[in-house]
Amino acid sequence: MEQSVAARVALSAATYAIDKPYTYLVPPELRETLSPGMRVIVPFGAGNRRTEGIVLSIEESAAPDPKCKPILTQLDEEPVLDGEGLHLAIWMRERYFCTVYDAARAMLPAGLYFSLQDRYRLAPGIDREAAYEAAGNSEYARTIVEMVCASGSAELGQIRAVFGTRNPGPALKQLVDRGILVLETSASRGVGDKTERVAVLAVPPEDAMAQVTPRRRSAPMRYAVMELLCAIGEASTKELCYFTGASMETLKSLRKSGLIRLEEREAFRRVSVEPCEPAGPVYLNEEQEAAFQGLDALARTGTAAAALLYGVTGSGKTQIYIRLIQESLKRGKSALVLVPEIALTPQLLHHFSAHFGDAVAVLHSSLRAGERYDEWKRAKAGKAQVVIGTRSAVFAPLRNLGLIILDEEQEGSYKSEQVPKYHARDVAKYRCAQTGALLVLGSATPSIESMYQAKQGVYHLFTLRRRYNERALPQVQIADLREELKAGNGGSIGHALRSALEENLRRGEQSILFLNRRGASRMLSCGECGEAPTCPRCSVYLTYHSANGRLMCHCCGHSERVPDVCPNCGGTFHFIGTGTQRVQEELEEMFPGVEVLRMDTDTISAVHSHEKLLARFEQERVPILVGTQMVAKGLDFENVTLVGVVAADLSLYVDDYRAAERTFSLITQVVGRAGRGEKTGRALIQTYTPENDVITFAAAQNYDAFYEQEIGLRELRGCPPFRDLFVLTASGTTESAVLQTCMRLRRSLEEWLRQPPYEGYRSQLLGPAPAAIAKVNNRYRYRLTLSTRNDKRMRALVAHLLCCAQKDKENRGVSVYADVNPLD
DNA sequence: AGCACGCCGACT
DNA sequence: GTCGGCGTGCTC
Repeated sequence: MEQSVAARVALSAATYAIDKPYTYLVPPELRETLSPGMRVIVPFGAGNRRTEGIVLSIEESAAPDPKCKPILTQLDEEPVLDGEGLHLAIWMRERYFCTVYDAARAMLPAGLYFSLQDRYRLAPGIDREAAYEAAGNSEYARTIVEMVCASGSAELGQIRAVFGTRNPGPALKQLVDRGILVLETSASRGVGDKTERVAVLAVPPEDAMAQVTPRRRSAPMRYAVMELLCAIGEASTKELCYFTGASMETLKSLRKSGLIRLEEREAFRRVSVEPCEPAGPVYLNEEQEAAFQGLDALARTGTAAAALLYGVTGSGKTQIYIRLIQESLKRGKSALVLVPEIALTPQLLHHFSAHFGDAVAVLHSSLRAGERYDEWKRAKAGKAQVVIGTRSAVFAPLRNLGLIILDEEQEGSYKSEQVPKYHARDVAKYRCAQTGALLVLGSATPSIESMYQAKQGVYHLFTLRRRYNERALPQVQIADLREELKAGNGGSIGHALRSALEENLRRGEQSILFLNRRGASRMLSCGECGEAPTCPRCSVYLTYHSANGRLMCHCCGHSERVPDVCPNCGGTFHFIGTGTQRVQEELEEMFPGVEVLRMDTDTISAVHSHEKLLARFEQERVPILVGTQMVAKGLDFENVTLVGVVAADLSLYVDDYRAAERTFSLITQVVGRAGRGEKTGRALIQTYTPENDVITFAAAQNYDAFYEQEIGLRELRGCPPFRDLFVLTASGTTESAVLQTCMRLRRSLEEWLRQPPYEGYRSQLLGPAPAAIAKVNNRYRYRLTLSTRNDKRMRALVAHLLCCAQKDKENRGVSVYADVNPLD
């Protein structure tokens, strides 16, 4: 009796409700090569449609299930995820209500993604005649057979295109079942492995030199190549030719003589980090040294630990990171550094490459897919032991992980807004727990959650209170915008800010104005009736994009021409909005002839343009820079002595429990920016609510007071860290159906919450309420918010309800998903 | 989510 | 016969 081998596979075609390991037979020809963590193509469902999957485990099974289907193709030569990675994917499913495959996909670089093509051709032994005969009277079958015969094979996409709205599925299935056609599924990958030719010595160096030296005069190139190659062992053919002046012919003749071998090697497309001098040793002040010693002691234990490094702006957290990584590398362990937005931290990148050179791999979203893939491979191959990157870099395939650092851990960009909706901080914590690595959360304004954990003793707390170089904090002034309104000034620049700007202009010093508002862009409004163009598919106003001169929707990407006149009343449109553009215009009017630079998502499209913009600001000493969020980040300019917050309240009154935290953090960071050079700086905060504690605490850079107040509110409101918010969202094209689904969901949730074990949970259920943007892409969205303890049992309940809702035929046409502590 | 299957009515 | 439409049920 022959033993059969079966594999448990997570499938990409499985939805959340039916996601589980599916068992497939491993065909004999794959038994030697297939192992867990490799991707495969398998047939799925009654139609046996081809789908991608990832092998979770392989086992011998004595009695195979008769309905067990075989794996069709092995897609990877070696595992793309190791055991740790597979466990992480399974953990993510439980934690973030996504499928295992969704999680696995998020962990891999896009360069590794496959796309599948289904192609039909005539089965062996079937000719044209036989095929037509088999098609018989069926018009569908005839059409398909014609297509296949015309060019030998037909791609499913082509067939679908020809069929238009009609469905070729049943006819195709029948032709395949009757043995007329065969289906071949191929996988193609966007980014291939880039290879390069490498020349390797084929004989001992002495023998090689002995052969070429006698003919040194007549064949100088052969000699030169061998001389170089003997010195360095191996080199790419390109480099060899470049340095010796030899041609490929020379190398081929050397190969013919048996002196060298030419091999294809993978070439890594290195991300260009501007070359820099290797950095000298890092010097720490007492406070830094104490924090470093404490953290390193934790790292040395090799048991998982988490620490919060709370250091005011300019206290030198980066030097501590570098020392920790150095020590980690000495112990043979790798390190992972996460930053909120890599483009805004060029200095940090520089520091790292200066200290670690080629050991650093950089992973972030603005890399081209190929570059990202290469950096990923360098990490996986152990060629890079330090990875620095944004959110998704938390999955970097580093082995022997000793340290994960999350810089600016309070940043919202660590939370993914797409499926899987993971938080990099949680994933980092999990990876550290699994590998015994140390997690370091660094921040000048820690998230309330992290500080709470630190105060509870869950995280070790290290505090840096001294600014590096002992620079004084800027003078901070709060300006009341209500006074401006009373005085009839409806503009965004009050008189205090105006005179501060004037003074700076006079002194030839630079100023930065900060607008704490997301997507602050221009809108159109009709001068007659006030009508503003809205998106036809979403419930938002369209915004004007200067880059293409069109109105665009930020939700769905819809774009349209700017209408000549108001379609409603025939009036003329004009631009409105308190965006950066408006502020820029106001400033230009206020200070004629003074250049004002603007930096926001509208001006930044090309990959490196913010760097260029900032470089211009610094080098050409442009007097004023206006920008959003991004000007608040790690910028360090000598000549900037004034920082203005245009309207501090803008980010405060938002329906989100993090609004206060975010506002505090932004203002604190911005204020910390002023006067980082020799000159003392000042900061001016304009606000409509000067008495608001968040603003006064931020102005005073008083985190502790802010924390004490905010933690009380969080407890009162049942927000993190005391409870988590599970947000269940239903969406669909029929508003009433979406609302009905939400109500049913609410009723069944209430039912469960009345019974043990859930009746013991302190929880609160809100909704259904329309989502912040009620309609996106013609889909209405309603949501329920459950504030409760986030433990395994509660997640199991949410998962159960999601599955039921997705299977319930009453919810037809409505999709339901869950997110924990979503951003909006 | 797909997709088949089964059933009905319509078209020819 | 052949096809569209629609409800139902399953996916190794």
